Amino acid sequence: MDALIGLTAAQRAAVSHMDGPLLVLAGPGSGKTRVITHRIAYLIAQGVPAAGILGLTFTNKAAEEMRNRLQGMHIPGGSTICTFHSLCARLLREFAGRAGLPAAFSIYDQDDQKSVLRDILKARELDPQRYPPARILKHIGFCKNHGLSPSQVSPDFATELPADFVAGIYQDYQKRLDSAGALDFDDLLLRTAAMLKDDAEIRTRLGRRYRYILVDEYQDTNSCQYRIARELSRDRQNLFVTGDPDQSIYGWRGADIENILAFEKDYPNAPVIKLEENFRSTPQILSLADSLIRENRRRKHKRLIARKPEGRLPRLYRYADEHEEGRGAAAWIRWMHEDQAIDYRSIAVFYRTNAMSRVLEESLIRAHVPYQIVKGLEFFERREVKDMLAYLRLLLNPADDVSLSRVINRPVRGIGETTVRRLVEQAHSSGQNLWSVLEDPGAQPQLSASAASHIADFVKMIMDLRSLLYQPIARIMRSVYERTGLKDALGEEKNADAKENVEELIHSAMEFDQENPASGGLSEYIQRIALFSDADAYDERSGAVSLMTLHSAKGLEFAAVLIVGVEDGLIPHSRSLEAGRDREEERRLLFVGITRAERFLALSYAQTRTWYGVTRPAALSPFLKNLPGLEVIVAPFLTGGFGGADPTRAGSAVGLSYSDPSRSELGLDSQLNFRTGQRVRHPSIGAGLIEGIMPDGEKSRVVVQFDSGARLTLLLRFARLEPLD
DNA sequence: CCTGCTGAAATTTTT
DNA sequence: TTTCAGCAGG
Repeated sequence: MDALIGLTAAQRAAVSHMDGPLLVLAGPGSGKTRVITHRIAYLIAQGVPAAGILGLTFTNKAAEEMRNRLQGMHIPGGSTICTFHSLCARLLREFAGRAGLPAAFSIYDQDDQKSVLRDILKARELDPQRYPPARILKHIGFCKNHGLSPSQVSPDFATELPADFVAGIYQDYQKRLDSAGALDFDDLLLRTAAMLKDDAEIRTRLGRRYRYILVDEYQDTNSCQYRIARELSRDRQNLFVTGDPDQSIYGWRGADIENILAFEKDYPNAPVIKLEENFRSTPQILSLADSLIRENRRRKHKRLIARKPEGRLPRLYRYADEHEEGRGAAAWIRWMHEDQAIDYRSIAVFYRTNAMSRVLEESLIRAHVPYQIVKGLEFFERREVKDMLAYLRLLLNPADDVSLSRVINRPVRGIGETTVRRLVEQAHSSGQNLWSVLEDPGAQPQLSASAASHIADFVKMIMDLRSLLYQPIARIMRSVYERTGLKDALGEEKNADAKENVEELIHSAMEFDQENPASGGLSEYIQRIALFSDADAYDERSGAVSLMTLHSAKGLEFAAVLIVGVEDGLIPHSRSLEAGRDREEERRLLFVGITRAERFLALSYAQTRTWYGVTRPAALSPFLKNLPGLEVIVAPFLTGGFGGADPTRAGSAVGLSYSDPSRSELGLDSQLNFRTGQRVRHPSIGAGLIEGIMPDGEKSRVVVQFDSGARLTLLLRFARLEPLD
């Protein structure tokens, strides 16, 4: 049996499991993805029709990878492999009538949600400063994730804002979404869960369709996703879940680690298979990961058994500030690439917050290191792209108030703020959406003649464009681009980028059409974009170093990994220590980062960090304090002020083991200029005396006794020493 | 009704 | 440092 070749006993047991529930507790690097794909192959080999298999993943990227692997194994396609959210979107469209939804519903992302809230605040004449939409959104999301309707909002949790206030806004918010025919991300899950619970016929039908269900990253499912998986598998009980409680990092988004911990309670007879062998990382990396995660109290112990050969000790670098950290990162990458022969594509840098990527970018550019930032949404956040998409959404669903408000006067067409405000007020007071008011001149409030005629033109334009909906997507886009005046408006701008972006968007639509000839057209294209995530942007074939957040790193692996900013306040993040939040989750986040590394691992922190103008002192993350198995390196040429302290004490290894490429032109000749007993000056440490030289070609080192008291061993090649006599 | 300027504020992680 | 809202002037 092909599907069982090359697997360990435990993996084989999981793969060859046929009917009934099964839990696979899979440590990092234990071949979890492999188990899932092989099990799908196995099921098909056993005669299960491919279409009867449903694989649910956390990101589109993971789904895509799984599909590719199956294709590579020559497994017939036809099974459904996607994220929870896209499954829900599909099912809700398929059964829109039964679920009480328009088939062309819009999907609102966070930005859209915020505009709805801003609108509500405006209508209530509340100051958005005092009631930040983002914070209200957090509360509404919390309610939704816990299955609370507006009337059920209790004062227990609404600590920052009064419960009845949140309840009121929540109610308005839901009303607006309803009248706009829109669902937010939470709604997608909620409505699907509700549909499966309440509509026995649909549940039975889907239960018959999806005979075997596999869920990846089960530790990150929230209560809705949990209910969806349960309901879908209710009749046959063929629910196969894999996950690792130690890698649960989405608690803040409503993920409930209990779902995986309680699986054995839900399915008392379900076998549990542990995958503890790690085929990814060196013993050194695993040992660090293990000593880190061991400190968590709320966990089930799981071993990490190394199956890879010995490697280097993970390193911890200390820098003076984030700029030096950035330079150090570039140098470390060059070291990996040039001395350790690691491809750029197999190197990654992780950070806690997206904002930290900027400094890194600067130094990578300077060092000529090719990189990709794994943040795909940026493109879709460009104003011109958003405008295009808003038009397209509006064509599909004219009730979509958020999209309509965005484009009604873009480019400017004489429908000003005052006009829009009057129209919006009219719509709200009559409980309609904006489009219905626009469409029906009789329903409109008092408007100037010019405003009224501009509106009539706009309505006609949208109607005309709507008649193109069945054309290829790229053609619809081009019509929108030209006929709405967006193209002309951009033409006048000096911003050539904007035009290129729109062209790129149109091009991507063309590709989508070619790759998915049988797709649901524009509607499916827009849906896919709405459910796109940052992590989906990772391109493993790019040949560049990958930069991403620790969260996006989940599920990936790299030969060499550098985690920057391992500081108190960042990891754990100070915002994560607010009431009710799980500090252990922050440790798991670091655990996830560390266990992505196959051969080389480095962590770094800076002693000061500047945030939007304010420089603050920083300290090493408490998670790393006193952890064994780390080689601590204070980069001396980068560290201005460590005074007389001798960093060689306390068991730390000191030395420069990497280069700053911007300075490597100093080259080998400079070695000849130095001798023992010579006075030298270091640009940041100051003057000192050479006590010894260890010739070793390019890796020659010098021992320098600095006047400040520090005695350091430096790689001559990079130390930028200047002879003083 | 539109544009451009100014000042202020805000910074976690994401389907 | 960047982004965004509010205001004044055309």
